[in-house]
Amino acid sequence: MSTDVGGATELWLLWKRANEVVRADVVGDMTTQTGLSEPDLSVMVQLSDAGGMLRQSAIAARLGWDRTRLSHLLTRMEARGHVARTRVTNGVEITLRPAGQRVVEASLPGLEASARRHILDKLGDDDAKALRRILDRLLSGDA
Amino acid sequence: MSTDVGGATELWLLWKRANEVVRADVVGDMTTQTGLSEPDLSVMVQLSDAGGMLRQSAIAARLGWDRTRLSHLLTRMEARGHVARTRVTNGVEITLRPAGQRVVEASLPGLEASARRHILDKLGDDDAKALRRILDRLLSGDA
DNA sequence: GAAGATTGATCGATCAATCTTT
DNA sequence: AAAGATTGATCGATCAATCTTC
Repeated sequence: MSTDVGGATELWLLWKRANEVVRADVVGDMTTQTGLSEPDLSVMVQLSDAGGMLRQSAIAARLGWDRTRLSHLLTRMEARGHVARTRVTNGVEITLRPAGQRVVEASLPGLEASARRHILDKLGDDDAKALRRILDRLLSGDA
Repeated sequence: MSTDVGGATELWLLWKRANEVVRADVVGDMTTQTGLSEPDLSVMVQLSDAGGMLRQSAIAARLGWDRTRLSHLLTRMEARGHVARTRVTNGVEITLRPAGQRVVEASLPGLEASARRHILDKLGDDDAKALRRILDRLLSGDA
């Protein structure tokens, strides 16, 4: 009755597990340090990276999210005073407000440290390089 | 004003993105093929693997989940007729019911194929081996 | 009282339907 | 009509508090 789990399935389970653990570690650090949720920070990093302003559709594209999820999230972020919405031709423009800018700048060093500790520090230089290569390969849409 | 994202942060963003994409691909296949949610299948795979019966605490431990999440999920799975709860000494025993057994057996080949397609097939043999090694390393709790 | 499990409340994500602007 | 965005409903996850059994 025992199910013989195949090689690809086993890799999938391992992948999923590693992800949950790493994510829980990093996100745990982040929320205790900044009180910021992970999706909030994802959006604000994109905004900050782009100079503080992006089309909503551009954010969705960069993060690979669907419109609905982003719209709901932005509603909450707007309520927190971190971003502002402005109707423009062909869409909506999202700007990072001062409070948002402050909070993202305060968060980035901690995020860097956390990512280093929970990912980079566990790997040697070779594996770190290999991991980047592998992740890139998994992301290239050739399958 | 543009934020210079450090190396570890960049790796974290890449990791997160790759995960979302791979997960969406595999889970997408799975739900269209079987109508089963991913957490449901996770639990049932563990049960099936263990011969059809496990302590609730053992499932939580194997999956690295907290008790609350598992309890709520089992309530839903029980309602679907896939598992049964039995009070025993020192806890609760979960059994895979015939309907659950059927559905998990029907799902596994598709899961194997999907995991192969979305992960293994995108990597060469070397990278596949490296990925297993890296994931194992990230999971060993030495940090 | 400590470990295992449940409950209820709240928050976030997903799905289907709708609205708006070009 | 098509693309961008919003809304409301439902489902799953998380948090704090509680209950049960040893």
